Amino acid sequence: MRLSRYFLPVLKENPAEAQIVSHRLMLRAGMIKQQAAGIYSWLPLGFKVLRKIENIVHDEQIRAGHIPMQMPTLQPADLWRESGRYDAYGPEMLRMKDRHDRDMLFSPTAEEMFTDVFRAHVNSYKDLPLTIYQIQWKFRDEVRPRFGVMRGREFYMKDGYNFDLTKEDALHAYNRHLVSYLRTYERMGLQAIPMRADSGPIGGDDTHEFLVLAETGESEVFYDSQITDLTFGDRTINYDSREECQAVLEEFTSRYARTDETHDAAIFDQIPEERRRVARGIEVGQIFYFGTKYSEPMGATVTDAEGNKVPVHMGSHGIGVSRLLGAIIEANHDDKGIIWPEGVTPFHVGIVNLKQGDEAADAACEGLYADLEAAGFEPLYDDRNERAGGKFATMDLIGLPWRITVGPRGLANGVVELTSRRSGESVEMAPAEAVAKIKEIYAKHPHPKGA
RNA sequence: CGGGGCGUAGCGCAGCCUGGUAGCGCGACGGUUUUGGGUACCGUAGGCCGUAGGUUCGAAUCCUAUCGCCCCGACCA
Repeated sequence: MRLSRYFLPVLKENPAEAQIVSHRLMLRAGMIKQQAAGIYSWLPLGFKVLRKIENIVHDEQIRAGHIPMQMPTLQPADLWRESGRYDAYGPEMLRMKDRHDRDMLFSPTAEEMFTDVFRAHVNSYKDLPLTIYQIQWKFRDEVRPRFGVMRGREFYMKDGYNFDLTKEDALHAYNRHLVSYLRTYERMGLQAIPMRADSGPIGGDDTHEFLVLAETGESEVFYDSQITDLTFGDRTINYDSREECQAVLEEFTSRYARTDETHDAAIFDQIPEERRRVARGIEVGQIFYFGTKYSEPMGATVTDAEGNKVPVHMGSHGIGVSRLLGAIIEANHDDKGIIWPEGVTPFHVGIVNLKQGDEAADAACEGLYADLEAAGFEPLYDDRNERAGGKFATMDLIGLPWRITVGPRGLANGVVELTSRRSGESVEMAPAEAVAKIKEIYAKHPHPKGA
């Protein structure tokens, strides 16, 4: 993309409405525009990152054997009356009537609808196990939306549902999700710690929340510092193996890590004092096992091998996709702007032409641009007729992790500059070498395919 | 939902107390000058002062109502 032809309305000053850093930076970097409390338009740059994150989620879900599909955002109230949640949900659910005076609602979550699809089409234990999921907009009419996309009323969320014959199968699904979530967050450059959590209104016996440590987090968290030493890394795992998934669950839940909802001071105090941590975290996902809570009242049953109709065991699992943008920025920024992890960056590399109109500089930039695109990358070429300082400031603000700086002085010596946004270090090299270096860097951070 | 604050140009703000017909910075646009970390200067455009009603000769300013937004707390992907 050439910046002169892109739509990137960056702001020099901080909008008054934004208090926390991720919200400020998203507005300044021209990623979002607020339309109402907790409701945002996604401008091109924000939309691009949202898509990257969404596609990583898809990649990892599909890798784990889960099947993508999509439910409507507007749903009839009847299904919700059947589950008993139409009355239970309260004013957080946005309700409306259609022209025939039928009660409708904007889906705040989709247990009912997935269960309905399941019962309509699945009848035999032979069709199990089954995990289906969607990434779809949800609406919860929060009392107090805040922090930009971190607590919007409208938000983009992956929600998945597993249907299994037995509790053991459902718990394997639970573990499989835990593993896939660990992979998902790490690919985005985040460390998200699974913490024992409270089940809340969704209900269920087993649940973990995934939290990203950040000062601006809304939850207070308590953990053993050893937990943050764990990484999933690039290990391979067989998602069908109960033992392997169970082992990962045990490894990543072997140290104390809880939110304030489930915190137990007596257990916490048994941890050696130097390892006890009290911090704040951003909740970016949650997994539940809830047995037959929905399948029984809604008649989601299968016929088992003995010919009996039995309710299926279910679980649900969520990842806050739009919230993740905020969480990633909270965890990756400095005073100049965003620093995108390679896995989610909207463009792989920025090209800064220090002297637009200079024959050699223009030609070198065009060459780099073409070579990078040919290699399968998306470069962002700042070809505007702006001063160097302005171009640098824009690049720093929007946070591309790598920048190639091209100017007449360097070109006189046959070199351009490759700069890391994170470290600020610059290395001079020939243009072809810079392209090779970018290839090398992104070999470790494949960009997602999506569903 | 309780408590606090704010709505004036695209963005950030001043003016309001002590009514007299709206201003600054950034940005945008046009020039000149610059060009390796937001250059300097000149000029231009842009506002029914959130909305409605009231008081007044006169309202951004005072009064009433209403809508919207932000922050703190209680609740939540």
